[in-house]
Amino acid sequence: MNIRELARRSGVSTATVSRALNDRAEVSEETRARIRRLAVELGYAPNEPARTLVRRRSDTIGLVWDSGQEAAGLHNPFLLGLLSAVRTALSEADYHLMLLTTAGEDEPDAAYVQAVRRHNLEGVIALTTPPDDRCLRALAASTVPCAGIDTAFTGPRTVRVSSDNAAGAEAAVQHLYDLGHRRIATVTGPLHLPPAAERLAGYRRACVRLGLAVPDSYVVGGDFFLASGEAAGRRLLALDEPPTAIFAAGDQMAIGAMHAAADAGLSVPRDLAVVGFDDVDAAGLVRPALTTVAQDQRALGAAAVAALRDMLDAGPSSPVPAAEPRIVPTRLVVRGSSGPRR
Amino acid sequence: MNIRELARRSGVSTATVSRALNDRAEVSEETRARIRRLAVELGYAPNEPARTLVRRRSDTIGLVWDSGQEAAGLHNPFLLGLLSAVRTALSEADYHLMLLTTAGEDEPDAAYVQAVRRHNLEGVIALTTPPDDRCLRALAASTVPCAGIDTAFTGPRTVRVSSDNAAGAEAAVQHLYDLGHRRIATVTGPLHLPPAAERLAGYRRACVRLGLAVPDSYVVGGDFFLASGEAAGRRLLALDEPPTAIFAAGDQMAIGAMHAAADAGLSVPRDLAVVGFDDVDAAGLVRPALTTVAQDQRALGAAAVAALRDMLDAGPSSPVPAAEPRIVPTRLVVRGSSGPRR
DNA sequence: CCGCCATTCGAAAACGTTTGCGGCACCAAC
DNA sequence: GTTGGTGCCGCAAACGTTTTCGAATGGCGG
Repeated sequence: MNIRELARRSGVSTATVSRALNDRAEVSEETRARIRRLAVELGYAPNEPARTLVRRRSDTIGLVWDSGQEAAGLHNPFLLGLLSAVRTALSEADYHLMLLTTAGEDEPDAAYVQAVRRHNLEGVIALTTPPDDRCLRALAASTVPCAGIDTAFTGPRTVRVSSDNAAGAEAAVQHLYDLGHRRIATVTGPLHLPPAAERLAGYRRACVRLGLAVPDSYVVGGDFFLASGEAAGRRLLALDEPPTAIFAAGDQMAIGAMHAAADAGLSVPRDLAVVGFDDVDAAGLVRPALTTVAQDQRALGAAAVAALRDMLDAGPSSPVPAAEPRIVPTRLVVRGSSGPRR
Repeated sequence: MNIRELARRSGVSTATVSRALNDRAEVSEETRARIRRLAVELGYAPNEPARTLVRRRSDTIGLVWDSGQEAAGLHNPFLLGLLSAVRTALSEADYHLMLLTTAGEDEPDAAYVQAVRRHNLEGVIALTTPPDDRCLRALAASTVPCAGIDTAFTGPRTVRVSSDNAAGAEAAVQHLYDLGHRRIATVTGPLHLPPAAERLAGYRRACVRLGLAVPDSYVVGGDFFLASGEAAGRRLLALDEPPTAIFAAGDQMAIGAMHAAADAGLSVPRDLAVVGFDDVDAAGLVRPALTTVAQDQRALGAAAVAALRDMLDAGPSSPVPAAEPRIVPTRLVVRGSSGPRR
């Protein structure tokens, strides 16, 4: 059942059918209705490849995410949330979605941009990908419109979408301050990753604003994983003047810190308050449940799609909207792991 | 840069270029090499829509998963693992991947099958989708080749891929038995979902084989979420003859049961052993870490892709391979939550 | 009746590939 | 010298759409 067949059965030309189905003006209301009716009756589905070929646009955007990172179990639950946020936002905007992959090591740098050209993709959304992905760098450097969530690359037509990591961290510290804590330490992520650096910056800003002292020993580095949080917790609790509260830049590290406290015979939140970042599944499952800074995945996805559409609407000669990233606010989720200072 | 341009520059016809790039035989090795070289030099990327149009095949398969379920936070981390397993397996087989979505409520039943026809998709892989999805039922009922992981629908060209839930449950019970436990209870998932039913069946089978009594009170229903596991744990521990071990059909429920034990002043695993199912992230984060039955996501993804390829290779007149599902084995991950009976 | 505009439609040319068919050159066998 | 075969290649027709251009029709004022 193609458009020719449908045209024959409707007693009109293919041109008219095309116009009728695409809501072009030059068709009488009556024939349009007749064609429409017949189309659903016969189960006609337009051939997208053919449309793409002649229109030179596919209404399709590509999706990239890092598989290495997820194999390491890093941002897992977070990624999935983003993914479906992007998916729904995109389908609401009537875009199709294609997954992009790099086969392996020996992939040429141009793999992604080739894929984009092959499929006539109009843009790409990248999710939490590492800064050292060569293929992705090449993509960003090209003229393909890109929106990256939690990524660290720039290019002529690239816009970065990110949670307000600094503000989130600041809110976490403020929360602890409000509970009476004055000795607040932090566990950071790998500082070459923008989110980790920004969260640390937010922590510092809050401390300055609140007039809290931040000895060097109160800032200990981690890698976002459980073990590093546990080690950091041990280090902090062994200090001469141990903190009464810990802000960890990731939930897994926060949970690690809670383990360290338990091992030291301390009770959370009575003896030590802990706040995390991300609000992964596990945050609600551990005991006490983890107070954490939640990222708004839906908003992140929507923002990425909006950014992409802006670039597409602006046309290929757009005046480099890249510059400033789009920031979406976070939300502090208060649970059991943070309590008043004792 | 299209094939015509490339042909002009190579001094041959488009036909020859096409044959050279597609490794057809009727081209001399010398011209093939020349064309190949020029192609990468000029960055030629074949236009897939055009290829699809003329070849009537897209080398693309569709991917469906349930967004409602994931909004409820059910199988989150599990889903993502499956997703990337499928992604890599598919890209290794040189297939492209397209995400399918249903816009909303008022979607016609035929939404998915229409999408498949529109894009010339060759098959669909469905991930952990609920049995009551009308669009998906319609898809399965059609002649589109489908492979479903943890799904519950059948059709003329549909094959189901699933973990060996029964064997996994059996192994969990066996493990507890080996530790000396004789009073082993279970918390089930919603029994209308095949995985939940199969895990219960495995539990029962193991108990029969091992000669363990299973009073009705030892089988309590849950919904895969934390709270239901906690409630079930409370119920079980309040029995006259409480179990010394609990097998929960899902990790979140298992963690809930651990909470119930803690509330009752019992220590895990000293006073109560707990085993879960799925091996979600949180399983490794809680304390004590949860012993659980891990599903092999990579194998599940590979099996789904293999099933799909078998159907595709068999051609449209294939003799209904549907019948028996493909089963992939599980793996018992022993952690801290299970210990010898005391 | 003529001219003119609006409305509605059809013919046909694209879009970038693949592929069946045939052509040409060359060689071997008869 | 004809025939047959083989290796390499080009011509041109598809594939299913969209869209430009123009044509037909009808209404309406002059």
